[in-house]
Amino acid sequence: MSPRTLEQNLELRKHKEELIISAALKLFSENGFLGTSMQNISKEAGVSKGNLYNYFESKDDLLRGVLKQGVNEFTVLLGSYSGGLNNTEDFEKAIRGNFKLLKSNNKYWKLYFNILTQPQSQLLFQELFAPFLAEYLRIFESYFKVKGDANPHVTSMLLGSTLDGISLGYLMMGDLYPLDNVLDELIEKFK
Amino acid sequence: MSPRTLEQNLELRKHKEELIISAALKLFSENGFLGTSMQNISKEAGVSKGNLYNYFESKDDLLRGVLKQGVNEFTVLLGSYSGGLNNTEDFEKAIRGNFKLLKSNNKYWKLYFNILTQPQSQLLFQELFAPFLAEYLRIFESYFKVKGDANPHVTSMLLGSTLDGISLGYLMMGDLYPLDNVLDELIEKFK
Amino acid sequence: MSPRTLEQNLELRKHKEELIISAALKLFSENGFLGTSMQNISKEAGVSKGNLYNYFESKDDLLRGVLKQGVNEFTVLLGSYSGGLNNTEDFEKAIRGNFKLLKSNNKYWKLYFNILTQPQSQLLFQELFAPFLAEYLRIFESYFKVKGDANPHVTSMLLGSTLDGISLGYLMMGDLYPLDNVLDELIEKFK
Amino acid sequence: MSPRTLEQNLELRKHKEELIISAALKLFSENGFLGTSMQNISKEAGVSKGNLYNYFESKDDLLRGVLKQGVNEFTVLLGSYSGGLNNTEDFEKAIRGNFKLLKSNNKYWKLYFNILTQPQSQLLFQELFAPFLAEYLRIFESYFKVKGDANPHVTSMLLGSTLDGISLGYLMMGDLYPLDNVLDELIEKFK
DNA sequence: TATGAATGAGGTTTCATTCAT
DNA sequence: AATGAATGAAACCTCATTCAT
Repeated sequence: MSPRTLEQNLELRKHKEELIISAALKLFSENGFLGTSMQNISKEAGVSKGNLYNYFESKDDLLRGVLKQGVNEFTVLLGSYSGGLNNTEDFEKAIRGNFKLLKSNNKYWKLYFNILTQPQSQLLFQELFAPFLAEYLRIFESYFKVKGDANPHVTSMLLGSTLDGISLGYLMMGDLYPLDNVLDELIEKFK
Repeated sequence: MSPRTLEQNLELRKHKEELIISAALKLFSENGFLGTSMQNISKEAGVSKGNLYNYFESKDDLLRGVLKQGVNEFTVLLGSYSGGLNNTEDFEKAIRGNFKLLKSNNKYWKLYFNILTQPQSQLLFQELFAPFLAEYLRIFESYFKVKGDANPHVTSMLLGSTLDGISLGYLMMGDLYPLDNVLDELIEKFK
Repeated sequence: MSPRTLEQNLELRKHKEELIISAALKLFSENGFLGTSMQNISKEAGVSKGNLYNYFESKDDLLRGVLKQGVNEFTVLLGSYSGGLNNTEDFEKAIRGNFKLLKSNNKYWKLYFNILTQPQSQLLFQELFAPFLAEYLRIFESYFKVKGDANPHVTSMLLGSTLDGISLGYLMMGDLYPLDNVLDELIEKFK
Repeated sequence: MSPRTLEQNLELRKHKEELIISAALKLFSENGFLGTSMQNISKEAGVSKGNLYNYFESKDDLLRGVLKQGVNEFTVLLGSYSGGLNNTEDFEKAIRGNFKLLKSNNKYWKLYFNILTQPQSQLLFQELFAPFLAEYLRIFESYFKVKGDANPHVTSMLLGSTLDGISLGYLMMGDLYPLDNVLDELIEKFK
């Protein structure tokens, strides 16, 4: 038997890890973190219960894995604003891009809010998301400052909260939520 | 010799029920609904586990009891706007009143968001809160319509979501959140 | 306030006792002894849970009370044969009378078999029913002896078991069981 | 290093399943279904409580498992009569074979009657036993028809009930019940 | 790496019985 | 005699995790 090369092994490992993460994300978003058992995940992923623990130390660790992966996408989004928002057009694009992400990874953001409002996982939340949220706000703050806003920090907080609220509404109500119209109005008010 | 009078019993029941609800609210808000056991609640309330079930049929029923009580407060708030918001002052008062409530019953609203984002309890959420939220939005919509807003429905949705987002932010961050400044800005933008 | 006389009190007590017994019989027969809670009984009887224990020391004691009452009816039946079965007609009457009783107190006999086949209550069963069953068999044995049967004891055991089996079948199947025809055949075979 | 082979696992599973079923049968027959706890069974089987649920979904499911296994034996018995009962000798053998089974699996048949008279489990009973009982009766009915009996259906019902009654008597009284003599007499009367 | 049997703590709920009044 | 709140043990079941292989 020719042993697999190290590379192949890493490849395989990564692939299965993604499989597990994707199964976990699906179930976490559908049933919440506490409402999902390792059993459920192992079945959904087609991986044995025992083997799950070769990839993630614990259920919490798996949650962390799931959340981290989504953070990456967010990082990419943030990266695209690294030059700052230099005009109304940039601002609008940033806002709309934010919700494109939300739509494309609906499950992830449902989980995000589920975790955010779960008192036990607030440390994890801080650790994983706080830096990005801070950066996000800073970008908007800088935009408002350039625009001559009297209190750019507060305005960016308000905008951030508004984005949270809209996200939450859209995630909970689905297409009953008039997302596009609300975004138009939002942009009108903040641009 | 003689049994407790009906009155005494009702008194006793009401008092103990409030005790249990208050203990449950505390723990639910601190640890989430799923993170709180009936055991925990019984200890916190100083009531035996078995007796809990003389007051509430199930853990779900207890949750419902906890949530209902808070709904009442909300109803009172809504009642105070029954005449509609007739000018900027009314509008501002409504917004600020909303957050006065939030501050005074912090624990309740933490639980509210915990439940809202818990996939399993969405039916319960709809049943208990949907009517009030609809009424709330209607009041704002009517205010915006009078003001001549081109799209009062969308504006009220945007406002509602913004209020949600601010509430969430404030509940999660506590006094780190610059609530008053954000509200000033919000009122400025929507009034 | 004129106090109730002793007699009136006894009357009242007896009446309520019967009320409880009747409620218990209904529920025991419908749900089995173990499948019925004291709570259920108290509700069905319209008597408070605590008060139940003023009439019966325990659930087991209540069961005993229920069973005893039915035994009385049986005693009456047996009494009518005290002169022995002196001819085929008497024999036939005895058999048919047995099932008249069964029909008229269907619930009781369902409970009877429920208890009989419940390993835990076998002592109780022995205590309450064994004497009557022995007497019953003796009456039949004597009938068969007079008739010249070679082994009257065994024949009466066979008959007794047959009656049990038919009773069981009828109680379980209800009117789907061709009781009358089966009895005709039975009498034909044993008379 | 390597996981147990599929075969090993099946072996293990089958063995343990039998162990559990056997422990459950013992306790069910000794204490009744409702009088036996999963705890009890797990101790008797030397298996952890949790593991029980890897083999049977619920206590009801375990009961079903226990009952099914005995049904198999019964099927074998029925199979041996598939050619019908063609003469008195066959008939006698069938009757006696029936009780050989009863003796050899005493515990099972105690449980059988316990279940039969438990109002809650009557659906299960119907599902598991009705087909076999019907088949059983059909075989006897056909025997009586050939013999020229005027009402073979009723006679087979009577016989069936008689067998039930004798079984019950024997199971309750043990060796105090003169089984062999009663069977002789029964055969004499029905052959 | 992979399997799934095994564990044991802990979850919700029920229930016979007692107690205060 | 009467009420129904209160208790605490025990029931069924779930679950994260570990273990044998």
